[in-house]
Amino acid sequence: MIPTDTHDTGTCQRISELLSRIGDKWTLLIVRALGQGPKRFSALKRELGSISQKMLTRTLRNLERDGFVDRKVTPVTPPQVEYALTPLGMDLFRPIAALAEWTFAHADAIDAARHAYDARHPDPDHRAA
Amino acid sequence: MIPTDTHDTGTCQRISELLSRIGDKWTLLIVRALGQGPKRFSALKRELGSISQKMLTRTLRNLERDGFVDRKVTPVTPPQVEYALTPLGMDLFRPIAALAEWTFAHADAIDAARHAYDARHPDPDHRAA
DNA sequence: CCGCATCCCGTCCGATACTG
DNA sequence: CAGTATCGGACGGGATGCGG
Repeated sequence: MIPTDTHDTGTCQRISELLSRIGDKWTLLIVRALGQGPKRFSALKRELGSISQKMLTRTLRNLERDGFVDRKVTPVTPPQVEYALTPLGMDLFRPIAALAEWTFAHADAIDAARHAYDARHPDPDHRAA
Repeated sequence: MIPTDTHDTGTCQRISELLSRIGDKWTLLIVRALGQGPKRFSALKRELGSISQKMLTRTLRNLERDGFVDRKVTPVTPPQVEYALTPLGMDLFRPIAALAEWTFAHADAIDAARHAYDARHPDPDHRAA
């Protein structure tokens, strides 16, 4: 039994909200990149490769709003903007790292479960051709 | 600095995938409910209150496919289906609980950051009227 | 260099209605 | 009781073009 009794429904939804935020397509990659040290906008974009400016800007804004990332604008020409993790942002990624290690450790168990399930359910429709 | 060097980009995306899955609207609530012991479909629906049958079914299916939940059908009339966490499912929610506690501990820091940000950015448009 | 605005598509999710 | 089918709105996210 999991000791869930310390977490009520409201707390649970709050966690879910956070998970949704950091579980999106780009957040983890961006934070990982910033974990190596402060980076400029273009450097991030280059490092992530396939991300669009729109999503990079939006994700950074969300991270900034939540207090995980700090945005420093140097008003020169051309403009120069540097992003860095805040202490809170670094702290967040301790439990995230734990989850990451769990995922890494159990990735093949999950894969196996999926394959077994798919084999048990020969339904060709809702699993892409 | 976060020790991210043990996690390459591929691993990072994998984690992101898992986070997206469990960070959806209902998964955590359902797992928390099942953490108290096996439950039947209707019992879950009653407990969660506002969830639709569609989402409950879909979420349970996903959890089952990933090997986190076991589905036991008792072919009587009326039909009877019971859901329970698998050992893998219970194990997963150790790191999740750690993250939950972090969230609980820092919830007001995040709120404060958001309010500060919103105050700094008096943009009435993209934040609901 | 950095970021915003627009268009557009796919997916998520809720509401409703129907079946074994 | 447990589940499926269908419709429709909301949102995420990519492509492109414009402006400090």
